[in-house]
Amino acid sequence: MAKSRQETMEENRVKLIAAGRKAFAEKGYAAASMDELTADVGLTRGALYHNFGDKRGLLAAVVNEIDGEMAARAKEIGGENDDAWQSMLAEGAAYIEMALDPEVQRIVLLDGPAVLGDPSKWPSQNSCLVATQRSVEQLLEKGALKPVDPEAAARLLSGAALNAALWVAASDDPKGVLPKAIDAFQSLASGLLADR
Amino acid sequence: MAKSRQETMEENRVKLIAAGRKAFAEKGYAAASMDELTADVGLTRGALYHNFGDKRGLLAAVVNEIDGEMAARAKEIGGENDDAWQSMLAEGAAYIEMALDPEVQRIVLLDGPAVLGDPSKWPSQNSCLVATQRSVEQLLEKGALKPVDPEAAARLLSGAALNAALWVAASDDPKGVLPKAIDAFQSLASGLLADR
DNA sequence: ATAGTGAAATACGACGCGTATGTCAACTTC
DNA sequence: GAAGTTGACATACGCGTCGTATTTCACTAT
Repeated sequence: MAKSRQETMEENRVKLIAAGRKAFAEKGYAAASMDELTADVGLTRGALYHNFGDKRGLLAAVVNEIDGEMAARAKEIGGENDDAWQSMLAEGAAYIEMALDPEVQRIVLLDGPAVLGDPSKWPSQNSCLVATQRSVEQLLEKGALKPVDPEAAARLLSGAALNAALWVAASDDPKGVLPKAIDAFQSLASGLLADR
Repeated sequence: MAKSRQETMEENRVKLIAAGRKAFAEKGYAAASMDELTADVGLTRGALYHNFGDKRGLLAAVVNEIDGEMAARAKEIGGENDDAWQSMLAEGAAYIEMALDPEVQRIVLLDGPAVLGDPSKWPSQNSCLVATQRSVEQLLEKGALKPVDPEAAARLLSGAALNAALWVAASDDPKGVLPKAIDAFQSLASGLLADR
């Protein structure tokens, strides 16, 4: 079965993204060598520049992939909950926990914004943001929240969550600090609830 | 008057930091050339590496300076308010507004964390964080807040604020969006208030 | 079967960082 | 006050990297 060109190209894209993910996570964007990275999967920079345009292009693809995985996982966790409000809190906590992964931190939280610019302008339209904005909008429709701008609320919530994760991960005692972060996050979030 | 060695060295440090601030703001950390930067103030890389060790060292110095200015301004604004709670809200809003400055964004919010790592580990111990943590602690003593970990609360608040600013600045209509962001921030923050 | 396409390899130029070495002015010590 | 010493800064170099221009060659379509 002579692999068609389309197939091999797709395989190569996958390989390169995987290699990029690994290299960016381990060395950081700046220190990741495209020569090494491509050689690791039996290719050269030629393939990379053909498929992704430049180094940033590869990072964008990697970020997109991780971001998608995070959104999917958050949705899954949120869905386990019946109450919409509890669901959103759970999603937030999930983001905090996911952001403890060094890979996520280095690539999505640190290098991503620095190299690609603000997440809301990413081509992939940061899935995480979109997802939490959806949740906020649903809660707004139910009248469960104070009148706030959904996009603003989503930005603030995700900003708080991801920043919390950065702090937890950098702390000396991550395991001990994590619950504090989640607790504080849920207190904060409750500020959005409508008074009754 | 033959300038003493100490004097000229101090002058050079100041010049280099100023040049770094400008170059990092305009081109971003990665694209800023140390050759250009130093030549702009009539020096060479020799001076830079002697004074700051490496490129990161200069960035750290620049970040430290800006961070200090921000904390000072926030304190000033917060102080205009009598009520401690209102004061903290004002500080938060001030951070959001300050972070609209492209210089602050590029250097402190994007490149800073990516190159130097998490702010809480910065040598200068991020003044902004320390300041808001202080505020939270004072409010806690008064019993105005739910029982939360002050450090966690501070991290979340500043994370939310700074992230909001990133969003506002990247939006198409910053002036129109800013009030929404501040509004949402104050709603969120109110989640920390003790129930009564 | 043959011409053509385009994915990937190879070769090249340029640039930037960091360091090792050199130099000269400012301080010190006798 | 003059020789010696320090140290701030300049200069020169090596190394690695990115991005592009050119080339190769397998696959496709007629």
